[in-house]
Amino acid sequence: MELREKRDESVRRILEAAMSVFAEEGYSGARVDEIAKRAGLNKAMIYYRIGDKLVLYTEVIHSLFGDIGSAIKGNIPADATPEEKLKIYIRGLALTIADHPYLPGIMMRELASGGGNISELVAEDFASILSIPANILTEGVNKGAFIKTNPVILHMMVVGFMMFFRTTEPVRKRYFERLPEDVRILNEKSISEGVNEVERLVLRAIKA
Amino acid sequence: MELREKRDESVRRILEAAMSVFAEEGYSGARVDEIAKRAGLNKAMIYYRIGDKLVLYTEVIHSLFGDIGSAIKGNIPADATPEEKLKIYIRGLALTIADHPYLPGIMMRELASGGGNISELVAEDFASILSIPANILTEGVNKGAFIKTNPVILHMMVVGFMMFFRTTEPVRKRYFERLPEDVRILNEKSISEGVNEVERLVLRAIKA
DNA sequence: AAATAGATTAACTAAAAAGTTAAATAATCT
DNA sequence: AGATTATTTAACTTTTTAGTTAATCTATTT
Repeated sequence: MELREKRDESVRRILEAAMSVFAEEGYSGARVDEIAKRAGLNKAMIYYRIGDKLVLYTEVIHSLFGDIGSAIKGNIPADATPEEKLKIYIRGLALTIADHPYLPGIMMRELASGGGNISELVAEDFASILSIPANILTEGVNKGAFIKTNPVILHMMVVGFMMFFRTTEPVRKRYFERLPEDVRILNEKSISEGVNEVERLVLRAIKA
Repeated sequence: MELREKRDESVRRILEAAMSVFAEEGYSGARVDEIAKRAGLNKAMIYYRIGDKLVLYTEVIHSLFGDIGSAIKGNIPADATPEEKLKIYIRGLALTIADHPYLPGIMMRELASGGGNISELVAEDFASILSIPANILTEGVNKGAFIKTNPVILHMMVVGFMMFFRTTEPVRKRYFERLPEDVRILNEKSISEGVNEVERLVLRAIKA
């Protein structure tokens, strides 16, 4: 194999392994040896190519949040109605979370620890994501389609649901039998059906 | 001081210190020495009175989730309308979270790691909490007040908002200037104003 | 007040995990 | 093909942290 290919391949594998381990165990819980093992490489490679554990973690966080904001924004056509835009935004969030299985775990842990590792850059991504529902709601209010609503609350309700739905899955599965009827039914459904319902509820909530 | 008092006081201080450290750092990130330091006691006291790190953690988790379910349930008068009941339920959740500042951090981390430390007992508490909105919604549908809605989705949207609102606070504060106008306004407001809005949105969403 | 039992600690050990180094292997260049 | 440069590893050191122990201090009992 070519040298550059080898190097890039190694870096890719380290970052991927690191992401999975950090998502499962958190920063302190993650073992550098375990990351190396999953990457199929010697531990020294991590220090040689990336740096120490903290640098590696920062790298992983950055690569995870870096491209999310733009991805969601891109999907919304300018000429759509506010309702359509809001639907696309909700769907975009759901798709992003589906595409990045490690996102909820890492994000929830990051927030739990006060977001100390969230860089300037990532903060900008967050602000950029928040501006999407903010703009849609403003447009909707101006066109008389929506009532005045705080976009952050809406955003947090939607994202909150998605994160909780995903991360409670193991617990819901484990204690299946004792769950109320409604929960059991939802348990069998996919997240996309849940998202449909969220979409419906949100639109009912804010329609003028 | 009396011997029994001394013992109880030590245990109390250990548990309190442990909760704060576990909330801030997570299980693996928490240092037993740090817990002892915050408790103002020697580390050996922890092993003498409680047990090893995992026993201590389990104890903390249990004491945290143990009495929450019943606390919320207790507040809802049987003769209230479904709308009133739903409001009380949302308020009850908000109050609980306000009363237990370490709850969001610990819960989010627990979920992020697959809830491996959530005991049978705590799972029962969760199921019991979920049954509250489930019953209210059913009653509301039967009385023609609400449309048919999945209670888990509703619950997760509400709880999701509250947890995110609390845990994103440091990040929101830190990057204050770059936030969109709406977010900045909300930032200055208290959580209770956020809860009001959530209440309003939820009721609009499900009203028949 | 002397003896006893329980609370508390300082100092220790053992284990685990992060991080380093020098040597080996593989690709690239002349 | 041989010299050179980059990748990769096995084996090591250092640091951190959980957990223990034996001694000390303090309240209680006789």
